[in-house]
Amino acid sequence: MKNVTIIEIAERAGVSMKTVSRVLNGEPNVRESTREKVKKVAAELNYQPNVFARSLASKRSFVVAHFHDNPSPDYLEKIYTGIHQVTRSSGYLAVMEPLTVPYTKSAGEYLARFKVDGVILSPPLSDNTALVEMLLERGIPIVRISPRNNFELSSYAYVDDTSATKAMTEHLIELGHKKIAFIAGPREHGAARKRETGFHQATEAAGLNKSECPVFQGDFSVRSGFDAAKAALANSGDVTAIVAANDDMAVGVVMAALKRGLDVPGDLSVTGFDGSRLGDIIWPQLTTVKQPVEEMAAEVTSMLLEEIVAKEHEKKAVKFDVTNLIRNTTSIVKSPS
Amino acid sequence: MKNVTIIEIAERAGVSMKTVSRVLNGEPNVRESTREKVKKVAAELNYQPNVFARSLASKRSFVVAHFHDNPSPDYLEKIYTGIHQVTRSSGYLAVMEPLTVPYTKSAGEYLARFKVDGVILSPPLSDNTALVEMLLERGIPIVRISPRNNFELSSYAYVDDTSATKAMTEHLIELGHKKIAFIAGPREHGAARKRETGFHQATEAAGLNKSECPVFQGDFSVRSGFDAAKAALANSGDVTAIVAANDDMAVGVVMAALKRGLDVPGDLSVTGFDGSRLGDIIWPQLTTVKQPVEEMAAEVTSMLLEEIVAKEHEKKAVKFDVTNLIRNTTSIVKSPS
DNA sequence: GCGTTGTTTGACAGCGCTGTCAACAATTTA
DNA sequence: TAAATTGTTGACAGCGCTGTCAAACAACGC
Repeated sequence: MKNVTIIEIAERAGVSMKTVSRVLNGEPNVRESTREKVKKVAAELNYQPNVFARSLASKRSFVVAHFHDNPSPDYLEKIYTGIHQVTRSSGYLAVMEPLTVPYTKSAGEYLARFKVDGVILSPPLSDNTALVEMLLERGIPIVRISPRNNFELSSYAYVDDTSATKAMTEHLIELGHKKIAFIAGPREHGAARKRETGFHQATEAAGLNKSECPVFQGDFSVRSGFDAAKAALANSGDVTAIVAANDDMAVGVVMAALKRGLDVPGDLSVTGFDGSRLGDIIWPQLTTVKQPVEEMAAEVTSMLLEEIVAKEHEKKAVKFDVTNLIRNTTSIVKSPS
Repeated sequence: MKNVTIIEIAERAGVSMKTVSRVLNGEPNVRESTREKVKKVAAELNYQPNVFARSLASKRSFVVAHFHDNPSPDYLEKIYTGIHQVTRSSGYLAVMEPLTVPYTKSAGEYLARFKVDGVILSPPLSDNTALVEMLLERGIPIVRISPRNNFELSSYAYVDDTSATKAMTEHLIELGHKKIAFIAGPREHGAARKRETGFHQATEAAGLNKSECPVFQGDFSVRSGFDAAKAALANSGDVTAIVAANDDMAVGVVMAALKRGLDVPGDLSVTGFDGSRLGDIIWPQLTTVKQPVEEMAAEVTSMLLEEIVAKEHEKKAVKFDVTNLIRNTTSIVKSPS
């Protein structure tokens, strides 16, 4: 399993190492005939570059890291799949790194050990200004998924959380619901706040009684949705629908309702946000807003690799469309008994 | 952010580069006083080794990969956490790599690109003889989680799937169940077959009627559990309990029962295997066999790093105990109506 | 024809570290 | 005390690649 080196390719092709290097890295200023000859020899020899030598000499690592602090394996898995699609075909290595609080310290320790060429940030880290600035100061290119602040600092992919939630809430209103509770996500999670805004926009536009549309605090975990739903159903026994700021919490709501002996959607309609695997799995299947998470992750990864290569700085924002997945946890409101 | 090099440490400590290198790598044959002096200087300078230079010179990569092909993000996440605990504190980088069929080809392509010092295999890859042999032939140390064949080929961690499933089935029998269906996992998954064996052992020992204890085929996915349960409940309308070979399928069973209007556990008792997050989440909470997945992953990772360093070949097998988590999907059998 | 530009190429150093091997110091043995 | 053994150290080459810079070459205008 002796490895082929650039030297051998150079000898066989009758050129210098440097020219081989140029061809292999797609650099300009190589005559087309030379380029093809080198490529042919490299292919014949089944050449694989030595990433360490390359990294040592070029000071690039060919590694991109995804920093996250997300409690949902489903979400992570989708992000990883998206990142992976892109890195795999580009010769980059993708590494997933869970960060712990304090994030800047955790990230700093990691970066001290392992050089990375770029970093992908997903919520809630996308909105962590300290972390973003720290990475930028170190000169590490970053891209973000669904950031909600400091938009100018990096390229990013996003969906319109506000209008998506508004549309979903309107769907419930159309079904006749008038007393709708909202379960909010973490305060520091920008997208979560947008979703709350969308909820309020819809209920206000419909002229619903504000006190009959209470908001409960959750933290995006299934458990917090479960607990919030318990509170919502106890304190406001007459809510007929609950909008949760993400799927995990919505699943918690469904479980709480089932435990309470309520029929879903007969007695209580529930909606989520994300389009996570969990919402597919449970019965009844969750009505939710499906985000194209994989596609978003793939897109930001592409942008990141471009930025790494180009060293340029025109930040891009790519908007993705969501799909309202109307499934089995929503139905017309029961006529008041 | 100028990086400190070994040269600077050598100068300040008044020794050669090589001696610094020896100290930093914990090699023997350095006088204790010299060792301490070097360590002190390195700490003062906050030295961080350049992994690429080190890898280039030593032909080690300080990367371990976890190859997997597991449909369950929950399981993966636990494995990653366990691996990570160990690698993080050892200066190694852990990379998760999903393999696709054919595995040996997929793995081969990966290894051609990225050198790894060792590989961790989890089910069902643990049982893939071709893959295991390919890695071994390339001289890559491997460790496995829950392998069911070729035990002598690597160190591994395992639980006793047979007796765990037997015990869980006995629990149902004690509750009075006599007509119990089993939903089997993939045929190529060794542990899944052991679980089926445990099921049969329990039902036979209790003298249950074999034809009333049918086996249905699943593939470890929630969906397959759902489908198998539909078949089980339709074909053998009188089964009062279902033992699933993993949690995801058990959740599918619960969902199928709910959809059918059955009460769980009132009309149907269900048990799983794994102790996955999904089983915690749903209501009723799943009665299951909890495997210490994180601990197992951490243990095999430690063994792997030892093997990498020591280059020795005494294979170890570490057995882990399972816990029978009796929760809310099992209850005494309904008296026949 | 000659200078001027632009394009293509290669010689060479060196990225930061470790392996090899030889030199030397300390210790044990005869 | 000399010889043999063991422990400690450093000089040096080189891992496989890329950056720098200068040389060679081609194309063009006057």
